[in-house]
Amino acid sequence: MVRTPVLNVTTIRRLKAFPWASDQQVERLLSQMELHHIEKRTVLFNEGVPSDSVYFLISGVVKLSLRSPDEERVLVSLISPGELFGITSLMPGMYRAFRSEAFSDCWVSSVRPEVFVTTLLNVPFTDFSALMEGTVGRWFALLYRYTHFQGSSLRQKLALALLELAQKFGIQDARGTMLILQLTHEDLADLVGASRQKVTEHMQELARQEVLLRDGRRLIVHPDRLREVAGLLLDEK
Amino acid sequence: MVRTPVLNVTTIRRLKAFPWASDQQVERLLSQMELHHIEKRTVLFNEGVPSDSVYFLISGVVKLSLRSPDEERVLVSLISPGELFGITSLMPGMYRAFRSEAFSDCWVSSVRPEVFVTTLLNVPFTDFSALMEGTVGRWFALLYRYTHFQGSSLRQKLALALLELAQKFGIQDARGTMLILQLTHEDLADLVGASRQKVTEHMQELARQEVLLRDGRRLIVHPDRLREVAGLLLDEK
DNA sequence: GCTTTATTGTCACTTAGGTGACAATAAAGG
DNA sequence: CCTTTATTGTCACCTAAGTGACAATAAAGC
Repeated sequence: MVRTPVLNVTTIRRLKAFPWASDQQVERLLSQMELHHIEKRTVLFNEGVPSDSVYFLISGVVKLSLRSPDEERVLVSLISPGELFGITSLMPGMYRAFRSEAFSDCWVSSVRPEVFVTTLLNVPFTDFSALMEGTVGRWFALLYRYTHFQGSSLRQKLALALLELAQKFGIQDARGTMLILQLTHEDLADLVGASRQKVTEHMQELARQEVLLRDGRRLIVHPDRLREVAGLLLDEK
Repeated sequence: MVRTPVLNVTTIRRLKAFPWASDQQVERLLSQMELHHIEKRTVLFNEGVPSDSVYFLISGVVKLSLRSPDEERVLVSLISPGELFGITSLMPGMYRAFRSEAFSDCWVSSVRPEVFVTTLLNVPFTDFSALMEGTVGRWFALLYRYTHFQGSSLRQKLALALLELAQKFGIQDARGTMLILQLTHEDLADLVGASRQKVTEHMQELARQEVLLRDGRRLIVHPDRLREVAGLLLDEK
């Protein structure tokens, strides 16, 4: 038999969560949170599903992970009691980036992001959410790239990096997406953490396979083929 | 001679920045922003300095980078016009995590984070800032680890990962910081993106050098020595 | 306490990518 | 246009880490 933990202001304070919030705010939040017990190895949510709740870990350890191109799992992070997670739900229209599962038996509580924000900050959720996207969204895109680098070959890392660049600096062109940026192989090497020479070799290989082509020192890429090379599912990003 | 760009609501809209904000809000924000022209290769801020401004890129490209253990520079990201950067300043007491420099000649505008938040969200900065820390702060810690993984040896990655675990799951012990977590070498391997066998080898090496020790299946680590192994400056983190 | 299963330890072998060195181009500056 | 400097291309060689295979322990289940 599992004993249900008491979830009150004292518990929250002990876990050092939301230290800035008043007792009243915390109480209001708690009254709208659901409590769940999850057994070791249970999946709370999978990557790719819509983000509709913020989670708060009361006890146990939660694991965030990701599927790498070669079907291995990348362990992104281990969450400790008192931490919030699943916060992609604080940004509009986001999908979960990682799978979360119980690393040990856990007590978790969940709340709708709107309730979370309006209770603790007294501001409309859509405003907050839009601001988050405009500011922290970039960090998130970076984290996405870096976590996907794990367990990828240089070829895949290059594809991933070029894909991000195409989103930021690409303009449509008859031949594909042109990067309005003068990048040397050295820059690309610094971006993916590889040597200049190997980047040269792989870029030629990618050009030979018509994943990209060079127009002087400008690059024209095919996002679809890059996605394929990067080993992403077609619906990702 | 450089022509000063016009920075008005139309410019902001064209750059698709702050789409949710009203014209009035944008105007109020613009009136408090400073405009700077920075030449290619000029450093805007260095990693480690206090974070006291939010930046907005109007034209050109800005590069975010990091010093890797072997003195190489890791290119973390390239910023395109319309993007905000330097947003560590939205969290309390943070230092710059990356160096930012002009990758090409740029026009940049800057604003104090308090002004930015209160103008666009109409909420006290300290409240917003505390909420950011409690939510997105974790993402930032992850990004920190992953960017530092670039150009690091397995040994250094392990040290970095253990350091993060010690912060989250460590309790003080006569012999060092004990991790209250049952981690297998396989888990660690998934965390740093390496093979189980090599993790075993390196963990033994680290134990031999008294950077850590094992008590059954519990780890006791020395954060100071880990920091040294990870190749971090003593004042970092 | 004993059996089963999970974890750790060790090693030989393979491989992706790093490194240095230099030639071939291409861009930039005068 | 011609010189200088930056970038790209190519190679042979080296090294860190991946891989498979198995023994040695340690933990868990009964």
